[in-house]
Amino acid sequence: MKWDALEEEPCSLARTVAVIGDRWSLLILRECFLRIRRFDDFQSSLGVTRHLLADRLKKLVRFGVLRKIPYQDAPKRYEYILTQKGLDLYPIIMSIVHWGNIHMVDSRGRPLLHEHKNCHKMFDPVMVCSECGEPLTAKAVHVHPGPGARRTIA
Amino acid sequence: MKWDALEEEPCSLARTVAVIGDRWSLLILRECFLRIRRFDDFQSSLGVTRHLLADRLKKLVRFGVLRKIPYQDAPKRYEYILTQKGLDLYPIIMSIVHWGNIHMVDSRGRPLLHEHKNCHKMFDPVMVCSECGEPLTAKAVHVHPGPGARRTIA
DNA sequence: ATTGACAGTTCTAAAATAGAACTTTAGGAT
DNA sequence: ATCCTAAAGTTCTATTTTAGAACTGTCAAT
Repeated sequence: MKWDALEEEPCSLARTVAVIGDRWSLLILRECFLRIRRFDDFQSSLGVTRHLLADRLKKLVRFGVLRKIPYQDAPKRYEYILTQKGLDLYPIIMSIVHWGNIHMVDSRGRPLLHEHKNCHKMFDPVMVCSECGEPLTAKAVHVHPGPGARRTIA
Repeated sequence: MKWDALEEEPCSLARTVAVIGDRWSLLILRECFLRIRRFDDFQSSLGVTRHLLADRLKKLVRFGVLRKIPYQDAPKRYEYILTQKGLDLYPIIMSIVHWGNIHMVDSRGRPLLHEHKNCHKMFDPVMVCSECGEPLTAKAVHVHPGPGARRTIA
């Protein structure tokens, strides 16, 4: 299966994976949320090759996750900032970070702590149901075909 | 940078990406949450090559996300089921699905709908602060170095 | 004895990635 | 005028990963 085929699948996970489902895209997005915006800053903080960085930035712009904004005129230079579509990736990034915090830390503990500006406390992200507000678990969810489901073959 | 190097980074996102940060691992996990458990079922529902499927399943077992459970004796056969560590990936999977539902659906709408068994309603996942319960946004979060932070070079 | 299911393994060709060097545009120092 | 530096890429070759198909081994059923 080729990468482009993923975008066409009748599956919201597959289509999202087509956008962010590779290692460098996710690491680039991490940097974006940490306020990194410029090519060389991405390159030096990530250690990604310039070739791949250029490729992934182009792809993220194409998908509308990042936007190029000029920050100087001569020579013309741009920085990459998150669009609203990109900002909406925050729950994905945070849930990835949280899983790593729980399951992948070494003896020294968490690399980063997160403070919520609303309540001024260090927090963890919790995923809840939009309707009843209870925390979600896989076992408490039942899946139904939606309007965009693939029609059954037989 | 090599894949193994990711696991050593002082970053919970990078370490998680070392486990699930590739296209097939994420798609395999989707199937796991949809109750797929056996090699040939993964293979036919995903269209992944058998080679890569075997490789990824091995890796997910090695990281403790899946476990092989015998389901028949002659010949010895196993199925792959999510461990607690694997079940804890649910918020990641759901937030990926949700982003796709919002930003990647075509005119036909969502491929799947999710019903919460607690409240019997179709829901969306919402990420909230563990301390105050308010929905989280990137702009409302401030990051601090934690105990496992990389010491500054200079 | 032959066929089929299941769970892989092996093989070659094609694609993606790593790593380093090179290019372009322009400002400032000598 | 010439050289040096900065930023943002682009180009090149070698290595690694992936795709796609065929093959292997174990056992049950016919």
